Amino acid sequence: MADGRLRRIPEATVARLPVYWRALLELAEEGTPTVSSEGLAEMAGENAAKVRKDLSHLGSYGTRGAGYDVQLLTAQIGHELGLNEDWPVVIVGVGNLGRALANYRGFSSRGFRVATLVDADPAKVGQMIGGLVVSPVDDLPALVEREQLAIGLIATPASAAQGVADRLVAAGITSLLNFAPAVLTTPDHVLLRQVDLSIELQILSFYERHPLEVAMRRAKMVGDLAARPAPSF
Amino acid sequence: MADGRLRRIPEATVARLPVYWRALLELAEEGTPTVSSEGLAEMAGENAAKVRKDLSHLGSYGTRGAGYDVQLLTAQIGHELGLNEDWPVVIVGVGNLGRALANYRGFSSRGFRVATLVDADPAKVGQMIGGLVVSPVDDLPALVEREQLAIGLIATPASAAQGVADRLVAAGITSLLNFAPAVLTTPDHVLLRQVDLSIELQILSFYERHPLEVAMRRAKMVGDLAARPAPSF
DNA sequence: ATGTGTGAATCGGTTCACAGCC
DNA sequence: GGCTGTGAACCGATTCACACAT
Repeated sequence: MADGRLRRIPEATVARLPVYWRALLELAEEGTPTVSSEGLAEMAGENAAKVRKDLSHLGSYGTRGAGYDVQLLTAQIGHELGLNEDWPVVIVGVGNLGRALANYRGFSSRGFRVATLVDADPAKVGQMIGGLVVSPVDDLPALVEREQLAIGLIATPASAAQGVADRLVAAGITSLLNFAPAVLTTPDHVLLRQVDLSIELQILSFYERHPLEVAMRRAKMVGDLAARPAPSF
Repeated sequence: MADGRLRRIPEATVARLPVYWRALLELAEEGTPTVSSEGLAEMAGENAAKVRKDLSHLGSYGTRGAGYDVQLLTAQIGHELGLNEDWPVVIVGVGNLGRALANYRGFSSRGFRVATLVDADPAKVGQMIGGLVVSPVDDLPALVEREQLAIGLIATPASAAQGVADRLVAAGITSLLNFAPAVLTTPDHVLLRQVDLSIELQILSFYERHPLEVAMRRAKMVGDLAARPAPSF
């Protein structure tokens, strides 16, 4: 990138950085000092050209002939992703999914920390879940302020999701991860991502009904990764 | 599409069909007989041109000057997605997340049905969760055969995920939805999708650290949808 | 000799703009 | 007049292929 300090990292690259970072962490743990784009590609389920292009967007952290320094690259990616910082998150909705998220060890693993639980149902307010007391929705502005919350997870029924999003945004939240099966609208400065279980399943059932397309979709990827021997058949 | 019966529906389109379908269902319930690409776009959070292009891949189901017949289009999309059929799924791993998935009402809402729960932990085998008994992993081949399972959800720890995927594939499963934070490898005929919570959060924290990019990413979308009045500020 | 970094070619997907049908 | 269906233009992302640094 010739190091022209005005980085614009493509969205597709951003979405893969966490995968590289996880692979690098694994390499660091086993003490591997350097890794090639080829090696990293295999661990990340991508191809080497893509890995090199992706990493080049961060700067020039590789060494020609030798590969990438694992420690250095881990630190750089972690820095870009903000993984050194502490990210307190709020979960709204403590039904099945909200409770599972609240108890999920795994984002606590890097920087993310469930700081607050909120629910609209008065019967749930005051309950203790995963070591936290459930607060009423009206407390959101105060909680966002006090806990310095920037990220909100919406785990309510679909019908409540837009209202909750509005209140989160009004309270000052700037990143939302919505698990409710509903299309949400937010102001431009708010980043909104969807995780929709039943959409994922519907995509799978589409391809179950169109099996030829699965083969063709994946055929182009031949050689991407040293195709592990397929188990049995 | 001139109806040249060799449809190749773009992947991006497939991923949006469930959103259109949900919107159409809503319209059908309130008795709206037809909808324009503009109207559907607003409900789906897309723009009208994209909706028209997407729908054109299915065939010519609109009427120029009038829009799309809600009933007809719902049926067509539902048909493509296989939503009339019954899709029994198996969930492997009944930890926090697996249990939440097992109890999730919402994919039961259309065609999908949790038919089987499996876990490697002998202490969990035999437990009753959401009306189902947890089976041992070794029973997978028999269960897949008996229940005619095609879709598997992996909700195990990362370390177990590849092994579980291998056993599911060996048992005959052809679609996998992996919730474990691990890169999996499967044979070409198997469709694999990832849902990775901590990657989603890391993407959010990246953009929290690069707020200018959020604004720019969304600026281009101005006019996409009749920007609902932003709540307060 | 090895493996990065990057222009150039390519591809898939989105947007534009309008011809054609109701 | 209104709205779909679609070629053409455009754009972002992926892949190719190789010059260049170690």
